[in-house]
Amino acid sequence: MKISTKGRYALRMLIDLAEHNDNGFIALKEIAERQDISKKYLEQIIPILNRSGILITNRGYQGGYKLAKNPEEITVGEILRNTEGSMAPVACLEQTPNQCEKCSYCVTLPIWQGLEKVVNEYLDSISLQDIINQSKNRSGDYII
Amino acid sequence: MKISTKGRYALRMLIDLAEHNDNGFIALKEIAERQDISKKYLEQIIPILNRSGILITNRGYQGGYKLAKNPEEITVGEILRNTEGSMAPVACLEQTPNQCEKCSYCVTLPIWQGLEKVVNEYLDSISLQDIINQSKNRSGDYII
DNA sequence: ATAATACCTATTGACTTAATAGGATATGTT
DNA sequence: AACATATCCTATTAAGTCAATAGGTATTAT
Repeated sequence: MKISTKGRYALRMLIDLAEHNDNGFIALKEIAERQDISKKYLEQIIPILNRSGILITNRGYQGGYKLAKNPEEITVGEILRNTEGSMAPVACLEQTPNQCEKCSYCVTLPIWQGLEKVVNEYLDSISLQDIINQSKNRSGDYII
Repeated sequence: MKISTKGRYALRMLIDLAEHNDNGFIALKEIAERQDISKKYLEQIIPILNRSGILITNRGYQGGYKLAKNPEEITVGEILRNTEGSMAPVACLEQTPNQCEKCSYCVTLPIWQGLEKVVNEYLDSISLQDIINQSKNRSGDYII
C-alpha cells in the first residue's frame, strides 16, 4: 500500500509551485534543485499533470510552469489519482464496470470499495493551500 | 497503493476458515481448492498469521488450521497490517522514531500520517464476522 | 509402516520502479 | 539569424519486488 515516488514527487513539485507562485512561470531546474529531485525524472511526471489540467506550461526561453488553478482548488486526491493512476487498493476497481468474473458474489469487494472511498475522501479534503497554511503554522511554533 | 496478493489471499483464507469453522482443523488443501489459490503460496503466508496469533496449527495426519480467536475479534486491519508489513503509505512511517532526516520540517509527512490513520481506522472497523454477516445478507437478496 | 498433513528454504520468471540518456522542438534575447 | 535557455519526447536500463513454483523435511493419526 505504498505511494510511489511519482505521486510523492508530483505533490512536492506542486507544493513548491504553490509556495513560489509570483504569477510568472517557474523553470523546472529551479524546482528540481530546491526539492532535490532529478529534473529528468520530473520531466516525465509533468505531462500527466498537464493533461490533468493541474499545470500550465510555457515553452522556450524563460519558460517554465505554473499552477492552472488556485492552490485551494487543487487537492492532494486529484494529484495522486492522476499520477498513481488511481487510489484503488485492488486492480479490479479500476475498470467500470468491474470485469472480474467473481465480482457479483465477491465478499471482499465491498471492503475494497469502502477503503478506496475513505482514502479518496481524506485526500480530497486537503488542498495545496491547506498544506501551505499548515506549514506556516508549524514554522510559527519556533518563532515564538 | 495496491494491496498485494499476500494480504488479499490471507484475508480470503481467513474468511474461508471463519465460514467453515466447525471447531476442528481444516486442511490447507481444502481451503486452497475452495478459494482457487495456490496451496504452496498460501503455505508461505501462514507463518505470518501464526506468529500474529490469528491462526492455530495442527500438524501431521488430519492436521490443518483454525482461527485463534472468534471471527468478531479478528479485524481486516490486523490481517492486512501483518501480511503487508504495515498500511503506511510511505516507508518512513514504518520506523519509530522516523529516521528521515527531513522529517522535522517535512510538509507532506502530516498528510501521510493522516492517511495511514484513516486507512487503519476503516480496516479495524471490519471484523471477519462482519464480512460473513454481510455475505449472508447479500445472498438473502436472491432467495426472496 | 504408511499416508496425510504441515513446515522450511531456495529459485525463478515476469513485471515494475526509478531513474538516466540523448536528442528534438520551441521561444525570448541579442 | 544565431544563440541560449527552456520544455518535450522516446528509449534504455539496473535494481528491486511480486507471485509464484519446487523439492524436500518433520510430524502424527491410523
